[in-house]
Amino acid sequence: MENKSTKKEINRGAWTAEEDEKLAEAIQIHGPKKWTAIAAKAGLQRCGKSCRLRWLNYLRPNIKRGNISDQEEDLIIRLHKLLGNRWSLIAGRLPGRTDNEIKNYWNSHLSKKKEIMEKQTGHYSTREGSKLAEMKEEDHITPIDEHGVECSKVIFNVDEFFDFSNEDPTTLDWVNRYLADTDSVFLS
DNA sequence: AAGTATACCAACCGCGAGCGC
DNA sequence: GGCGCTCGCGGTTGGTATACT
Repeated sequence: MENKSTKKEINRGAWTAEEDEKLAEAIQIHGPKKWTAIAAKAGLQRCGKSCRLRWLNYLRPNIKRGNISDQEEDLIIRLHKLLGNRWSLIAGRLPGRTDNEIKNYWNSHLSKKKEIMEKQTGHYSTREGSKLAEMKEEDHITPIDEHGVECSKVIFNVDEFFDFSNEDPTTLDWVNRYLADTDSVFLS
């Protein structure tokens, strides 16, 4: 059913190279903010939301594509255990990776792997991570065990924990250090 | 070679938070 | 405080590629 009203027609589906070019140009001029305005200024028949997504997941500089390394995979698993489905936070810890990519990778690879591990060892549980994810970031997080009892062993502030401003993002020492301390809580 | 199943990934949708008026 | 707009996030869908029968 064709709508010939005054409502502006919006493109959907895959982006063309021409659209990518227009978007990149507009962002170069105006910066990656005010997505609705960018969409209009670029002359794209796309909504701001769609432009933002395209930029973040595909056009942004320094995007790494494909081949998640073993080290990255390990980090994703550990962070997911810790944070639940907070993909943007997890992505923030993996330079060049997007939340969408990690989410896709999790859904297609790791969730299955997790199931297998659970069956084999009964070890992996994301329930702790999910509980953490429900809390507000400003909270001081206290892990909760399977009986709903607070574990006093590890308490940290998520804002501090995820403040990367003074840190070399390529090092994974921090997570190894942290998780070495917390594995006993999260894996038990 | 053709048909079907499965995997992968880009993109869309709905919702909530933040902000300005 | 209420409203509308924009942005960001997570969940889901749909198209394409690849593997399998």
